[in-house]
Amino acid sequence: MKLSHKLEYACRVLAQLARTHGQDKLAHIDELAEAEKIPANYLVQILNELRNAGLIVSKRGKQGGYALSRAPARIGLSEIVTAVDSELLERNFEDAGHSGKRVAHIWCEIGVEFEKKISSYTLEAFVVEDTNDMYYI
Amino acid sequence: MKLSHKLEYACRVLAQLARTHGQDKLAHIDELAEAEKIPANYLVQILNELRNAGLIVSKRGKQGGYALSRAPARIGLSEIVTAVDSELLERNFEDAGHSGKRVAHIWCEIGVEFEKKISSYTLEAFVVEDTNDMYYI
DNA sequence: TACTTCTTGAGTCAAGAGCCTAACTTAAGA
DNA sequence: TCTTAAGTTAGGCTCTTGACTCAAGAAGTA
Repeated sequence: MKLSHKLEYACRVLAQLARTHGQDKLAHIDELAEAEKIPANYLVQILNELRNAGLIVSKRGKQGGYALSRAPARIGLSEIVTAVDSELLERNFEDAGHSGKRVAHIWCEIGVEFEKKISSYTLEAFVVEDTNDMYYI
Repeated sequence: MKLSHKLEYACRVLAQLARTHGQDKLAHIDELAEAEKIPANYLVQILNELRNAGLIVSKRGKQGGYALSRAPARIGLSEIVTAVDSELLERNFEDAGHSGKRVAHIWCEIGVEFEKKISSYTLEAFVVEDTNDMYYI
């Protein structure tokens, strides 16, 4: 399962926004790009798509910036995927040849399971402190 | 979840080979291409990869052709995927920026589940007569 | 030998991902 | 009101990759 850079970037930048959620300070593009190592010019496009999808809000002018539109726990991972790379959740299989129908059916089953798994996460999962990692030592 | 044409073709052509498995007649490229509506010149490459992966066997010359190397029930779907589009089972997520590690971890969990689901099928599933469809009427 | 079928490697083509540039709009604050 | 710091938008560039296509070659059979 290979992800597009765009989707990885979107997850990371949203996780970063989730960290400062609740504070009334807005995050700037440059800060976000730096914090998550994302090309700033590309990040602009991604933030646009996230805003159009209603996941984040933005403000222009001095003291402008970006913030989540709601609490991390209320932003589903499937919403993020749909916003920037909806292809990942599509299930369009060609029904051609003798075996087309049957093959498409099986892959649909797999796709449904895949979507279920993705839908089980929210943005909160990306920001929880992973205490388990502390016990490594 | 979008599949490459190559993987869809591979599933279909293997399903077709599975149907005639047990008979001692070998299938020709042109027949397979026609039966499953796959460009013959492209199918050649796919069959090559399937042969290199040990899923099918081939014979040259007159009365040459292709057949499965073993029973459909013993050919796993994950083997098929690995043979023609192994990227689909890879889990290489970039660990960059503040959130890279956590994001990669979540997607790894999803990927593991995805692979499990795929591993639960064998080629037999692609060839079973779907009697349920009969009750639609 | 002649014919058939698979084998191999190279070449083409269009689409898309990823990224950049530049002009534009909005808002805060001196 | 003027300046400046932000976000907004449209367009274009480049490189990779998927999806084929083609043609010469090798191997087996009659």
